[in-house]
Amino acid sequence: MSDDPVLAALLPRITQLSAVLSRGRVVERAVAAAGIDVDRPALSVLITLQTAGGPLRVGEIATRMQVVGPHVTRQVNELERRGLVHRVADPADQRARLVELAPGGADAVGRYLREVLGWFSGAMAGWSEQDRTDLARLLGRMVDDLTAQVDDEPT
Amino acid sequence: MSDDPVLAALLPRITQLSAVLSRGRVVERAVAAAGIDVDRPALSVLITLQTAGGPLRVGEIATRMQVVGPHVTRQVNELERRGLVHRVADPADQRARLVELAPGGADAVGRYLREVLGWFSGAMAGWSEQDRTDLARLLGRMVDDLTAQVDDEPT
DNA sequence: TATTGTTATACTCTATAACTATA
DNA sequence: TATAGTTATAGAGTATAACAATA
Repeated sequence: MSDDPVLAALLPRITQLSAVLSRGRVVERAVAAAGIDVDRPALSVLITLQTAGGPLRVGEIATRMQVVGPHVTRQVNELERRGLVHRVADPADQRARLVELAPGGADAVGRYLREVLGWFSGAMAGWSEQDRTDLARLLGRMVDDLTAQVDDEPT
Repeated sequence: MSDDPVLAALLPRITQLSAVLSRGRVVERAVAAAGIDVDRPALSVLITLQTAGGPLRVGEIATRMQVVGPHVTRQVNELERRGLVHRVADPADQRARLVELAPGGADAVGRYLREVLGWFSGAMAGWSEQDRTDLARLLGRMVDDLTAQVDDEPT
């Protein structure tokens, strides 16, 4: 078991990252500023659909969000009620249904993402392009490595 | 509003980081492997005390954890019931009470931290010391900048 | 009158279990 | 019989409000 002090210093930083984003209500502020009226998990569904660039099945949304199916169903119910997404039949499988962004949903997600990006831009205004690139690369690699380790573990 | 694509790529990585640690039950596994029987927020209290290196007041624990007082009270109640911490009078202020790690609590936290560190070491075994150092530096700086921005915002 | 902490309650997010419909 | 999705329920984690004791 290696006792790398650099790694030991990394762990509390990860904890702090989650804590400060939660405490700062970053998502909630951006949602309000964008004039949207959905909660965080519903927003996650919208972002997942927007990132995918097209309709997704419920199960696929759950996988990408790393949550379970029933959770997605509830969010989609709420989003559909608000007219931000709609469900359409999957021509390939009658059991499945595709969830699709409605125009209002696509607009909302766009406004939200611009808000959040603006907030981060403000906080990291003093960063060089090199440092930003390095952080994106290293953080991305760490997430990939952690994901691989999780997927390797027995349930 | 800058539209830095590097920054735009960073955001989903942060989301994924939280998601994979949650989905992988990293904390829960380490707790089990260390033979501890406390939940995550209680563990946070223990880690906070261990990091501080000495007794802390309830309010100070809440500040460091970035949560609210009553939440800490509940965790401390549970930890005290299990004999992992104890409360002592604060000689400087009769309103306050100091929370102190009991020997069993200190042992438990040590075992837990070794488990988590081992897990991360395994996932990041292929990393050079340079990359680890760079990530720790850049992530730490980002967290500090985000924290400063949150603290600057009006409630 | 302000501050420290506690008790009681409520809310948010996500999981598990049981069920229906189609493959 | 396996899979996609839904409904209903339960649990973990944290917040807000009201209060007590001391400064």
